[in-house]
Amino acid sequence: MSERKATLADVAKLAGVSTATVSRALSTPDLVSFEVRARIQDIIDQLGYVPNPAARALASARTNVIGVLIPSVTNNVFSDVLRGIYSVLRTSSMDVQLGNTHYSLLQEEKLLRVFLSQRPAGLIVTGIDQSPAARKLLEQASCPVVQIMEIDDNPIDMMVGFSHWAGARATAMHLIEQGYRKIAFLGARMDPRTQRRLGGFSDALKEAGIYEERLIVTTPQPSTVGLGCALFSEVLSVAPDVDAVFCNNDDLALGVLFESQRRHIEVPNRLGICGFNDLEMMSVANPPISSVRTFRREMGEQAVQMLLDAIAGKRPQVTKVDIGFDLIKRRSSQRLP
Amino acid sequence: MSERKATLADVAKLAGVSTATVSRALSTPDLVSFEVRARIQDIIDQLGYVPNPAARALASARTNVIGVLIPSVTNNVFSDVLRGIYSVLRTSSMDVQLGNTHYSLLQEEKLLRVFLSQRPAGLIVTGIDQSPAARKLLEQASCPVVQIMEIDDNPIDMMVGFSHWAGARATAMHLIEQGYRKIAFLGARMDPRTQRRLGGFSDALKEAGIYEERLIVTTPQPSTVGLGCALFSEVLSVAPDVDAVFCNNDDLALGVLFESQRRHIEVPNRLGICGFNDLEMMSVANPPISSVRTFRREMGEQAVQMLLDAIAGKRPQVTKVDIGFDLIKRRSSQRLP
DNA sequence: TTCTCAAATGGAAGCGCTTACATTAAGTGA
DNA sequence: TCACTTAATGTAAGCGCTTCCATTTGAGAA
Repeated sequence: MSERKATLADVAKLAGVSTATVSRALSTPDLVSFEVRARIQDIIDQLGYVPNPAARALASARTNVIGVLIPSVTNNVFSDVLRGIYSVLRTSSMDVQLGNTHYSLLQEEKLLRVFLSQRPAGLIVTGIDQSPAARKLLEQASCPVVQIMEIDDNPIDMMVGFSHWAGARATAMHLIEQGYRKIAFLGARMDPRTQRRLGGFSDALKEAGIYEERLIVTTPQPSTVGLGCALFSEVLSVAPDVDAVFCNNDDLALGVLFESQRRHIEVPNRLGICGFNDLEMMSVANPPISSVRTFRREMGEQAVQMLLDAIAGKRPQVTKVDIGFDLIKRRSSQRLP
Repeated sequence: MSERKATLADVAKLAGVSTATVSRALSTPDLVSFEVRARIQDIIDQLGYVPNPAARALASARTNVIGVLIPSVTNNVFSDVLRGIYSVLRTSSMDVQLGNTHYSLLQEEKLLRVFLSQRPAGLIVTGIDQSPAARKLLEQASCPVVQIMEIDDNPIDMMVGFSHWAGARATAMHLIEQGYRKIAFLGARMDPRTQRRLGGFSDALKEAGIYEERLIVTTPQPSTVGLGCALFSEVLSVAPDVDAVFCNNDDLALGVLFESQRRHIEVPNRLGICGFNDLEMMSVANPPISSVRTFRREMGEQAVQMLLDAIAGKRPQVTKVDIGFDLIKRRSSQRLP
């Protein structure tokens, strides 16, 4: 058991064939006759042979690794995406190599260089706001690339995402329809996606002529439920007349709900609340909280599928997928009877 | 730019030294004279040379990869651990290779084989309940191994974790002290750690002579806030006289709180609630929810540190770390004045 | 029968590094 | 001064695969 690991050469010797044949039996089975293939498989099982990925990568100048660059491992949003990625990749022989950019373009660029040096089979990157250098690296990459989470008209290669602007805009319009007029925006972290949500929100309010600067409250801190409480308190002190809050994500929204409960502010009549992402808990909160459902897992799945197709040479696929969103209207924002 | 990637040989030629010297300049700098080292570094920068990890791994028969096996990427608990792992690893030259076991021992074993075939520099595995085959593989592994999340007296190599039994027991005792007598246990997923929490809970209640089978409600489903609502409803229908709930984790606890709010069950007087893990939102819920704080991030950090030390040859370190837990008593379980 | 072609296999040259061993130059103590 | 370290570098043999070229064989075509 603790002997030297079996090599392809060992398999070849025992099977009475050349290493070339064993290699082919593994990677291009139809080039090897049935009997020889069976014999080789027997020996492999018997020896418990596992190919050495480093040797394979070195010899073939490619890997079976898909690099994934996300800004955070703890954010629910990205862990859902990851789950989608893993679920599809499990059925293929690809590995994933995770890179955590910590919301830093510099870090992303650095990781990109590391990843590219390994000649990955494919790359998944988050968002559309890469640094110019990173973008150049990606454009010149010798592997397919999928940008996820967002879409625009300028893909590096492929993309699957949705419009955060439209999601926020739809939500704001819903609040307006419900008769809310003093609508605040609560945003944390303020990454590019958050910024675009703020854009959609502002545009909707401006169209309706009810945009007020003082109702926009943001912070660079990462968002938490507690931060939702704090930001909402801030809004209340600045603008006691606020009658609805659009939260950049569900953690904040839950915080607002908790804070409202504490202050005996009645939701949704006195205060409307909307979140973003539609985490599971939104539907069972009390009252249930409206939110923009996003298809995080699906984005991960699709991204990988596009990558696998591209790697397999099926190029003519669609290269840009708007996966959409779904505004889920729940009691927290239903003021009309 | 899109030319062939620079190799170590290119660097060597330009620097006017042998490849061996360049290699040494990279991995054992103190074996190379200062001037030569500087010259090499210049060329490297100039060329944008990045070593080929596959070649390195093949030639040296080792990698700079730390394999991490966790049961789930979406569970907050593990993403916090991951964050700890990444934060320490960022300062070293190691990479992490994530494996998602999906709470399956078989899957874990399979991934282990894959990982071990890559001769990782170190391995982090979750829990102490590996399959016999997996355990054997780990014992014979030629790299250091850290088990995280739990501790016992039978480590494979090193371990950092805490006693789930003790955490649950302490919580149950706290509820008893507060005068609760009909205390239910809500558990989802029922992985080994959950099982041990149930053990600690049961032991405490039995000691107090108030253990009741009917108050134990579990399900194999993954836990969610909604499931917390559902399980609590189930408890209520079976045992309307329940006066406290120990939830196996915070999602369930939040669900119980929401459900209580809906049913106008007063927390904590009519019903005490405790969770497990102390997610951030527990402290700002309404009322704030008691929970067992666990040091997830710290476990990840420590595990990596132990690994790095072991890899660096610093063996004499402690091999088993009880990182403890902290029962945070909040209003949701404070019935006494 | 001879030619051609496809299928199946083998030979062997790397892929880009690391590292044991050899070599050289420069001390060092007696 | 000389045998003997020690430091700094070079030489070259791999690591375990893949893959480009043969080579062989057995058909079918002409």
